[in-house]
Amino acid sequence: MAPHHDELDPVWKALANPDRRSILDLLREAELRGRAGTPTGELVMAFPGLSRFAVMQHLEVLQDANLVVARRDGRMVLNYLNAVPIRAIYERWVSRFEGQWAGALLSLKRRVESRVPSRSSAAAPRGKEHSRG
Amino acid sequence: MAPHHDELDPVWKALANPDRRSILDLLREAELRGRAGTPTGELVMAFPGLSRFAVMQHLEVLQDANLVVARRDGRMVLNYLNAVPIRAIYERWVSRFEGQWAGALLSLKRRVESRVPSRSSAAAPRGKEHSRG
DNA sequence: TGAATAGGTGATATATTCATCACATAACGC
DNA sequence: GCGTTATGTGATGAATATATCACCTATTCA
Repeated sequence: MAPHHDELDPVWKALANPDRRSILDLLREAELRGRAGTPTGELVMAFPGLSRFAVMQHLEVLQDANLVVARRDGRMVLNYLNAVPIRAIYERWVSRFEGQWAGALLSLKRRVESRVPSRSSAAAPRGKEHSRG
Repeated sequence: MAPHHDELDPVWKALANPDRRSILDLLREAELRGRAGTPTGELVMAFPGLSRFAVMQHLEVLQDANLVVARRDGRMVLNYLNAVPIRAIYERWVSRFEGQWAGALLSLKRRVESRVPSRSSAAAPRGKEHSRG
């Protein structure tokens, strides 16, 4: 069994957090506006619910995954988006599932008549409740 | 700040683990071979390093993210891949970064002359020695 | 009914993630 | 140099993720 490309694992881990994805969104939008680099402090202010340290910790995770590159400019640090790992995730993994996107689910739904309720899936279990007492 | 589509958050979380991605790969490959459903026990045997419970727990996470749908067939459970959430991730998030894929990094590298070393940056930027073993 | 097989669950231990405060370092302006 | 501003780091704690064992439930078949 081929072990996975875990060089991409830090990227997946980095993207698993919504705040980190928001940071990437902010950097992307900043670049669209011509602002090539976003100061760390500005990113911190964009997250009033997070401490400065928390934002910087998220930035560190993003840097380790090579999704963000930082460059010092005077007394501030400018953060740049690097979309290359995102492309890598798409090309090496996501795109492989494109073949399944089409009508796979449709026929799937037909086959799946009796779903197996998972432990915490809130998917409205059928009346067959068995409560442990 | 608009909260992110956190309906996709369980999907990101589910994909953050390499074993879970491997499970999806197995299901995808099984479907390519015409085996539409893969029994849970077969998935368990595909991971000799993991206990049965661990694999089932991973399956549960995948089901909660709607990446896997299970259907009971006699005394075994067949697991089906559902690629729709993967498509959603691509369309709602990944594809937005396609504009940055082109030559953005090239010009970025030119600007980034003095990188700010991150706390644990293991990315070995250039020939610089990296002592961390 | 009872044995064998496939799957599910409760309690629980450890590792990692995510957050905080207090303090340290670097650059700018006086 | 000194104070202000912008950023970096060590120690630390709570929440979550990941893994295990022991035991329970459900289906098939003798």
